[in-house]
Amino acid sequence: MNKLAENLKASKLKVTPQRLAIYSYLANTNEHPTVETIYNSLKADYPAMSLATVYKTVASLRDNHLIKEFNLGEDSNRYDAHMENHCHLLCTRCHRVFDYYGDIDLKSVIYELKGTFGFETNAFDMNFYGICEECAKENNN
Amino acid sequence: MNKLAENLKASKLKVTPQRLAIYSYLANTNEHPTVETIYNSLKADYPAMSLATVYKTVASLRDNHLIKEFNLGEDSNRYDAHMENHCHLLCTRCHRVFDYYGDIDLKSVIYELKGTFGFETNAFDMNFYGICEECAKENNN
DNA sequence: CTCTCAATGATAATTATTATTAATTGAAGC
DNA sequence: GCTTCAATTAATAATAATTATCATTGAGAG
Repeated sequence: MNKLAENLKASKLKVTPQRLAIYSYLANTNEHPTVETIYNSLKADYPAMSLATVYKTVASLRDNHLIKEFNLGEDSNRYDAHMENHCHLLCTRCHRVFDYYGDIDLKSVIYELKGTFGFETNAFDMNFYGICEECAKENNN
Repeated sequence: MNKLAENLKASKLKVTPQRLAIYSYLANTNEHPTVETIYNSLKADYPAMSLATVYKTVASLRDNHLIKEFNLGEDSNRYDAHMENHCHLLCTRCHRVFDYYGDIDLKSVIYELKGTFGFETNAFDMNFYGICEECAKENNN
C-alpha cells in the first residue's frame, strides 16, 4: 500500500511512526532540509520526538540508499529523498537549494575515469553556486 | 618575485610567515588536506603555530578566492590551492581524493540554468564517488 | 625607526553530530 | 490476543570540528 513503508520493509527497517514521519517529510518536500529543520517541522505532530532520533533515522535511511545526504559548504548537512540523479543549485545569498533534472550525460566521463585512472564510479554529484532569480531581483532596488 | 606572496598582496593580505607557509603548503600538494593535516605538517617548521591560525588563514584565503574549500561528506573540510576547474574523485574506501582535469563542458548547462531558472552561476563543482585502482586491487586478494 | 592595525596564539565557547543507556515498542510466532 | 526479543526511541552525555575572545606581536606604511 504505502510506497514509503514498502521501501522501509524492503530495507529490513521497522516501520515506526517516527521513521515514517521523517521519511515522508523528506519525500514530500523539495526544500532539502537539515536535521534541525526536519526536527522543528515534525515537533508539532510528534512532540516527544528526539533530535537524536532524527539523526539516527536519516543515517539509516542514507545507509539504505533511501535518501541522499549532502553538504554544500554549509555548517550542516542536507537531506533529499528524491533519488533520481539531479543537480543542486545553491543560492549563495538566500541559501535555498533548487533542483535541476536536466540530463547532463556523464557516461563517457565515467567510462574515461575507469579507463584512465582505474577509478570505478558508484555515484556522483554536481553543484552549481550562484544567485537565484528572486535574489537577483531584490538586488536591483 | 614570489607568486604566492604577490597573490596575498593583491588581496591586501599581510604576508606573514604562517600565512605564506600555509598557502605554499597548499599550493605544493595535491593531497587536498584538512586543517588538521595542514597543522600537523607545518608543526615541525612552525612549532608555535596555533590551530586557530590555520583555521583563520584558510578562511581568509578562501574568502579571497586564493584556495577552494570543499566537503565530500566527510567530517571535516578539505582545501585546495589549485584553482583551475577540475573534478574530484573520492575513493570511499581509502578516502583519498584524486583530481580530474579533463574538460567537461558545462557552458550550455550554465546558459540553460540562466535562461530557464534565472539562476546566475558563479561556480560549480563535480564530485565522483567510487573505488580507486589501488583499493580495487587490494580487494582482489 | 616608530606607529598602527591586522594577524597571531592560547584557550574558551559553540555547534553539529555521535555514543550511551535505559525504557519502550513493533513484529513474528504461538 | 499474548509473549518474547530485538530494534527503536528518548534523554542526555560525550566528542569533534569550528568559531569567538582577547591579549600580544609583528608586517608594512610613513
